[in-house]
Amino acid sequence: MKLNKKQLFHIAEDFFQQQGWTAFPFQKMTWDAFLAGKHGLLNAPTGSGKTYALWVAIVLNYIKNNPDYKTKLKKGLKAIWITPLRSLSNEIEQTSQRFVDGIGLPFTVGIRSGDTPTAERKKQMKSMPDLLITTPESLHLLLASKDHQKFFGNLNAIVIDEWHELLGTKRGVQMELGISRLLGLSQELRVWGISATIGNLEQARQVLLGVDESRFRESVLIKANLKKEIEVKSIIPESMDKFPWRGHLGLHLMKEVVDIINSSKSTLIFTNTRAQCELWFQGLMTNFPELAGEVAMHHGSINKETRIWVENAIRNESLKACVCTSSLDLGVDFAPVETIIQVGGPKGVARFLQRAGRSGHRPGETSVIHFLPTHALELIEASALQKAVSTQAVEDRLPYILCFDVLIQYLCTLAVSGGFYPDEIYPEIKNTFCYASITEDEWDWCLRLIVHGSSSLQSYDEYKRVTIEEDGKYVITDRKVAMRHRLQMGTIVTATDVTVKYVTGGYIGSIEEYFISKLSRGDVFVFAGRTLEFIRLKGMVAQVRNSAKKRAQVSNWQGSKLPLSAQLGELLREEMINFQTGKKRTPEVKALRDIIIRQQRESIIPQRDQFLIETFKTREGYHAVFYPFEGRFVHEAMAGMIAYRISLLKPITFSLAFNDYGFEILSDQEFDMQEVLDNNLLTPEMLSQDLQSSMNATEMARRKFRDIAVISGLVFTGYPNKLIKTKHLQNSSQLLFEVFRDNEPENLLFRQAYTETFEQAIEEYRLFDALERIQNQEIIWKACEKPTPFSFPIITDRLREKLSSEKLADRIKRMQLQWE
DNA sequence: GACCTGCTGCGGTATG
Repeated sequence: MKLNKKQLFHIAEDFFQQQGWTAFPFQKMTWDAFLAGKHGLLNAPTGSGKTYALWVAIVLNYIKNNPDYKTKLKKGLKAIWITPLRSLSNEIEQTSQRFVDGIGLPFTVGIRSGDTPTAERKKQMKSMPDLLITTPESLHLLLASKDHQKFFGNLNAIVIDEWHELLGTKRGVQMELGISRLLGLSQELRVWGISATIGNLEQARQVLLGVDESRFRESVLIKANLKKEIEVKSIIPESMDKFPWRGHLGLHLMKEVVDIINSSKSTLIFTNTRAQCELWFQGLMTNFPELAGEVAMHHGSINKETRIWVENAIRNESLKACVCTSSLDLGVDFAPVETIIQVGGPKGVARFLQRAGRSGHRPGETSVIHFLPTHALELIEASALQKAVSTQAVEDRLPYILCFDVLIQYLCTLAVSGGFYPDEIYPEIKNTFCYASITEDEWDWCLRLIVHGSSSLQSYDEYKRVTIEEDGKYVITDRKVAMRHRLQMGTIVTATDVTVKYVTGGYIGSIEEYFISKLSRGDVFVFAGRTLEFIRLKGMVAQVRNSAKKRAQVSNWQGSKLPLSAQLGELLREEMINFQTGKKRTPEVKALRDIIIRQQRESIIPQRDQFLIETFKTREGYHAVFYPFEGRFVHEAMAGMIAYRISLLKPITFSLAFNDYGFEILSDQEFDMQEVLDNNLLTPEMLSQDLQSSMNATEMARRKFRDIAVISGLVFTGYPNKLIKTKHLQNSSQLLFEVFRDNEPENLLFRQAYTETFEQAIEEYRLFDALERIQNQEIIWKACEKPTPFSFPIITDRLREKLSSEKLADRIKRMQLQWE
């Protein structure tokens, strides 16, 4: 006899009552939808009880079909819980175990990730727990095991937690593929995702479920709608005298930060880079030694033990403050942090809200975030962020389309796992969002690649990974190929790190090989909050000792650059209106008053329907500065494009500079801005062609190709603890890039490098939108006497790109040849 | 005269 819905809900509600909770409406909605056999996406923030929403649903559904659950338990895996962060596993495990224990269900809960001991993993292979908590990568490793089919036959549910973190990344694509296979292996499977608020939630559901219409129709989108009050406070100094016009560190406001730390139980200080994190920590220790032992530091390159120690110290409130990077965006759930400080522009609304949400982490509590502007113009950003909190207009996460490198890796995974039949797998692939538009030719190309290598690599055996058996099954039988594949699964490609250790043995963390290679014996550098003397590089280990020297260089990393998001750019443009003299009298406006007056005297404050261009002459030459507020990638491309278009009117050399707010073109020759405007050089027409001619797209694509080559398995990164040096890796991937460029430009992986360049490094769509917008704006050209306050951060930018007139002439000639 | 940049995340063999 089956239990009805009312009886089932009773089981859950009794448990909730025991705990002293009441179920939220969104939790009950989730139970309801799941019991009705639906797939879905749940939009709920961390700490809202989202784990209980889905895990309870899964359990109730099992009980529904197995009423004598307390005595008779079917063996085997019933649900998989995917988390993008290993460190979240334990919490999910505890939450889940608490519920099944509470209702007396003999379910077992297990974790499988890189941290799981070998013995435990072997045990799992013999007998899987009822719930397995794992990562996308570990799931694929399971899919690569010989008898994986037997694990998944009775799988009822897969939950992708933090789906917004995966969406828009290649890990997300890998997840789509994993889901597609599990749907093929298990008829009863329900697919659920959990996502924080993003701009494109509907699309997030689509990507999760694939393009099968009937599956989408059987799905729901449930929004938790838990209102969260967020209070934003700008950190503004008493006097603006020492406030820099440019800069990004914000150290001049350290005293104000210490006041906040002292008046709060616990504070997280978010910085934008690891080097900045080191500098802030160092600064606090030297200027406020009384804080020693009360303030810690946390970023991605610090050794794991230290990080875990810090996270626990935050949890049990034994720390006053912690300086960190995005490494603390997630994790440390339910930690009682009282106050958040954001140092410098957060670059996006979603990131700002997420960080704000780390404080007041209990229902009904207000989150408090202090924003620290690192230079004068960031006061406008401070003001825009206040508005961002009320409008909650968060960014989209754009999913990848036709990611051939991940597909090729996946096909090899299936080939390792005992083999696959293309006809069986192709429909599954076609049903994913990422590969919905793949053509049969492209599919065949991928199959050929793994069997024969690409057309220009056919004579090299190492690229022939897969063989076709008589019945048409694609398999990898070579043990070495299989092993190398397992070693290199996943889509995260990072620079090769060097381990930093004391000569005496203590492990401190890791730094990029690139930084270490610049050091010589005796050099002193700051890392992990310590001042260290470099002694020698031994293999991939940098040996160091403590140093008492005062002067030291700060470690830095070649991390990726985050441009200002479109949403925040738009808010910024809108916010300008409040900064005209005589308008609102907020603290930000008051603080910026002197600069605004000066800006208005020399030029104007552009309003939302105006596009400002300033020109002026200095010792350096003739400057033209443009202010689209579209983030540095778009500005870099736009600067190159306009410089190129002007050079078509007359041969001229430009230096380019750009930041998140605008860009500058500079020449030692005078050029006529009126002519630029008359010729409509800001038009989106011919954009792609002009970008091709003005950007060094080949160089950018070459860099992108390295990751693609690694993910698709064309380049091997080495054995653990014996990693191949970045330089060698680059050499081999560059070699392939050139072979493809010269011999087979139709190569899908080679083409993918260009697609990714235009989409991510140039943000072509956004550039196009920006140019369209400018077409509809009133263009205001101000011929100024001297540099304006707005232009200052841009023109002093040390990043200069020389685009020589000669090179341009070459390009023009080439283009002319093409037209003839 | 003001200035020095660039996040996060996962995985793991064979052999001595």
